Amino acid sequence: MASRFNALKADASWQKVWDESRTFAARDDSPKPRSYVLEMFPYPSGRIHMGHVRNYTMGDVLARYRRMIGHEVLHPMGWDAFGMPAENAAMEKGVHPGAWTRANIETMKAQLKRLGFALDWTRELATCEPDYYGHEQALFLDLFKAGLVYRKESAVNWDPVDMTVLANEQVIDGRGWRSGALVERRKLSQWFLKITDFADDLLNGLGALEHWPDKVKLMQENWIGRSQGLTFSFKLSDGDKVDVFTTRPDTMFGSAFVAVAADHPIARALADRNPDAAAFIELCKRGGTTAAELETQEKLGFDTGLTATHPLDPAWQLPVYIANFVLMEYGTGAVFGVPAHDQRDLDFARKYGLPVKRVVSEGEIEDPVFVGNEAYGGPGVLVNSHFLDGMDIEDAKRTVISRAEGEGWGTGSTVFRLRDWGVSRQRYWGTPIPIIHCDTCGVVPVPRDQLPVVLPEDVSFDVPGNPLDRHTAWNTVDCPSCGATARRETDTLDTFVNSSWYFIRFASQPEGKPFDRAVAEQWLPVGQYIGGVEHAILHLLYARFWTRALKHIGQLDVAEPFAGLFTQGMVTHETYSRTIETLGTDGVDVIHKPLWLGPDDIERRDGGVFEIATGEAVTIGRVEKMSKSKKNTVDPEPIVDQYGADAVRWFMLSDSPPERDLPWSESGIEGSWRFVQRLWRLFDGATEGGEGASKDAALDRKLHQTIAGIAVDIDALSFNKAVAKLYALVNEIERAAPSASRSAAIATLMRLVAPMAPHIAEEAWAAAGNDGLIADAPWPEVDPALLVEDEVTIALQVNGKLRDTVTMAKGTAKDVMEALALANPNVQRSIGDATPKKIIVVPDRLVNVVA
RNA sequence: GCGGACGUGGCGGAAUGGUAGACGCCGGAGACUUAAAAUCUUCUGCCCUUCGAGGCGUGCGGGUUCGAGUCCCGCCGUCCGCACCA
Repeated sequence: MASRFNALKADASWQKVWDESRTFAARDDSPKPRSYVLEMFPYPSGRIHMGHVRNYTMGDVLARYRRMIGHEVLHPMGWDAFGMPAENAAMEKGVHPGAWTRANIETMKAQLKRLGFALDWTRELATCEPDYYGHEQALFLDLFKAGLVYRKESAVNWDPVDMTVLANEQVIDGRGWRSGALVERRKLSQWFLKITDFADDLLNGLGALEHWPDKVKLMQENWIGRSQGLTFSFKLSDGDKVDVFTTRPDTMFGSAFVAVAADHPIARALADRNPDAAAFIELCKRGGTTAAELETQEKLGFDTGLTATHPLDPAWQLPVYIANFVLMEYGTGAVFGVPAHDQRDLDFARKYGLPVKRVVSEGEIEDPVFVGNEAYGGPGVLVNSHFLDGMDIEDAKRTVISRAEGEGWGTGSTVFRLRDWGVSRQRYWGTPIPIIHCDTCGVVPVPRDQLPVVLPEDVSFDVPGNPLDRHTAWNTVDCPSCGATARRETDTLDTFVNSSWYFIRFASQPEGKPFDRAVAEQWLPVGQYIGGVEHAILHLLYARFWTRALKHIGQLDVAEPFAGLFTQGMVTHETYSRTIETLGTDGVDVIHKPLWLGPDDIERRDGGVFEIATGEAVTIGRVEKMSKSKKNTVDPEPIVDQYGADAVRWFMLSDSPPERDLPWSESGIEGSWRFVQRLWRLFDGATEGGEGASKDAALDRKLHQTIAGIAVDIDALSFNKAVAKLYALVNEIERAAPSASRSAAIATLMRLVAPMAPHIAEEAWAAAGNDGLIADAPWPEVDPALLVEDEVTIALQVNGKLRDTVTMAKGTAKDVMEALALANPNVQRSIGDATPKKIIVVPDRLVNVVA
C-alpha cells in the first residue's frame, strides 16, 4: 500500500547509480545532435548558496530534457578557483590559499552532488591547478606573439586595502568592487590585452546574438560606446597644435573655448613652468569620482594664456583652458566647447564669462545670443553658421567633415568608450604571467618547454602586498635569452582571464595543449549559458573578446562563445530586524540602527514576530537578495536533508519566472515537498495494476497537451509554466476514475517530471519494472490528434461584456453560433429592447452582439 | 542626467487583441481521527444582492477597436545599468 517517498534514501542511491555508470559523461564522438548546456562556474567560497541551487537546477532541467529528446549533452562543472577571498582567508586564518580553496571545492562538490545534477564530472576542472593555468599561460604567450598583449606605464586604479590594481570595470562609484575602499590613482607598468582592437567587431557581433536578452546586449553596446564624429587639430598660438574629438562638428561655429584634461601633455608642459597651473592640476586630481560628487562638482578651468585658431576662420582665436571635466582617457583628451548646445560647456562658459552663441535653432529663434542656463541639445536647423545655415544637423555634420578632410585639418573618426583590458594583478593567488624581465634583453617570454610557471607553495601572508615580490628564490631566474640573472614577472592575471576560456577547456581537455581545435569546434558555441546578470558586461565581454582573439590567431574558428544566454533572477528572502541604539562616531549622539536577525533567530507567536533569544519584537523588512550582511540567507544543505533534492529543485522552478527574483519561503518548500509526496502516491498506486481497460478521452487529451506544452516551456526556460502544467495534469489524473488511460498517464508522468525531479522519477521508473534509467529514457511522444479539442467553450458577449458561456462542437458554423447566441436568455435579457446593430462572430471563440 | 525593464487578488504569478486571476502559497468551512499530523472535499478579487442576477476591477488619465492586462499617447511609481564619454 501507499508508502512515503523516502527522499534521503532514494537521492543517495540514484546519485550513486548515475555516478558509477557515468550516465552524464558526454561523448565527443557521438553521432547525435549536440547540446552544450553551461551554467557559470562557481567561485569556491566555502559552501553553495541558494543562488547556485537555482542556477544549476535550471541548467539541469534543460540538460536532462535535451538528453531525453535524443541529444548528446555536454553539461560540465568546474571551479573558478583563483581570487582574492582565498588570500583574505590566508591573511585572516593563516591557511594557505590553495589548501583553503581545495577544501572548499571538496565541500561544495559534495553539496552539488546531493542535488542530483546531471553533470559530467569527468571534465571537472579548477582554474587554480597548473594543468589549467599552464595552458592559459601558453595562450597568453600566443596572444603576446600576435601583438595582442602589451605593457605600458599607466595610471591605474589602486585599491589601498586589497593592495592591488583594479580594472575600470572593477571600480564602482570610485570604490573597489570587492573592498569598497576609495580607489587611488597610481602609475605602474601594467599588462594589457588589446580588446579595443575588437571593439567594432564586439559591437557588431551583438546583432547576431538572437538568443541573448536585449538588456544584456544593450549594456554591452553602451559599454563599448561607439561614437562617430570628427577628429581635428587646432593650431595654438605657441606654434604647437592640439587634437580634439567631437560628435558635433555641425556646431563648429558655436565654439567658445578649447579645453584639455589635467593630465594632457599640454597641461603637463605648462605645469613644469607655471606653479599656478601645477597647483590647478593637483586640485583636479584630488576631486572625488563618485556620482554624487561629480554631479555637484563645479566646472573649473585654468586659462593657459594660449589661444587656438578656429580652423574655419583664421581670424578667430579661442582661449585654451585646462579643465577638470575633460577626461584624458576618452577621445584625444581635449575638447572644444560649444556652450549653447552642451550643458557642461554652458556651465563652464557662464562661470568664466565666455560668449554663448546659438548655432542650432529649433524654430523661430535665431538670435545669436543664447539665454538661460539650459543648453539645447535637440534637433533643429543650423543658424549663425555661415555656409551651414539652413542645413539640418546631419547634413551639417557631413558637410564639415568632408570640408575638414578636403582641407586636411581633420578626419571623420570613430571613438570608443571601451578601453584596453588591464590584466595585471599584484596578487599571489592567480595565474603567473609567463614573462621574464632581463636587464639586457628586456621582456622575454618564458620558453614553452618551461611552462607551466607554477606558483610557489611556500609563501607567507603576514605582510600586505604580493608575496611573489618577496619570494626571491622563485622570482630570480636565468634569462632564457642571454642566461644572465633576471627577474620573473610577479604580477598574476586577472581572474576574468581564467573564466574567458574555461568553456573551451570543458569541451576539449587534452594534456599537451589548451584544447583540441576540432573537438572544441564540435561542441562550441555553448548552446545555452545560464548565470547572473551581474556578469552582463565584464565576464561576457571578455569571453567574447578571448574567442575572437583565438580566432584571430587561427586557433579556433568560433564566432561567438555563447549562442544562447539566460540571466536568472536572485533568490530573495524576508529580512528581520529590531532597532538598537548605539553611540555615534562622536561618542555622544545616540543613533538608532537595525540589528539584523536570521530566519532561525525569530519565532512567530501571538500574532507577532519575536527574537527567540531576547523575546524582543521583530520588524519584518523587505524581501531582499540573500546576503550575509542582512542575515537573511538560507543554507541549502539542511533544506536538502529535510525535504530531499527533488522538493528543493521543484521549489526553485516553481512560481517565479526564472529571470525574476524568487522569494524563498518555508511554506513554499513545504508545498513542493507535499507535491513530491503526491507524485509518489500516484506512482505507487500505479504499480498495483491499472484496473479497467477503458479509455478516458479527456485525460488522454490533457496528457498529450501537457507533453507538448511543457516541452515548449522547457525549451523557452519557462520552468514556472511547465510546473503549473504538471500541477494541472496531476490534479486531473487524481480526479479521474481508474482506466487504462489513467494508468498510461501516470506512467508517462514519470518521464515528464524526470528533468525536474529526477530521483523520484528513477525510483518510480524502477518500481514500475522498467529497464534501464529514466535518465536515458526518451521523452514521451505526442499524438497530434489529441492536441485539438473537439468541444470548445464560446463566450457570449453583449457590447463586449461577458453574458454567458456555452459549449459547442469545435468548428460550429458562424450562423449557428450567432443563432445560439441570440437565443440565449442571458444575452436576450442584456439586449432588452435594443436592436442588434452588428454581430461579431469569431469561430470557436466568441460571439459579440453590438446593440 | 542618459538608457532599459517592470507595475494584475493577502502573496508568487497565468493570460496568440477575444471568458482576467490558470497553477501554487496563505486563509475559511467540512470529512476522516479519541486527538493531532498527514490526507481528502469545498470555498476564496472587491461591492451589492430579493440568490435570478447585477455593478466595479490589471498603477493613473486619455485614445484606437465590436472587444484592451495586451496596441498608441501622456503621467506616476518601483527596480536595474551607465554616468563629466565631448
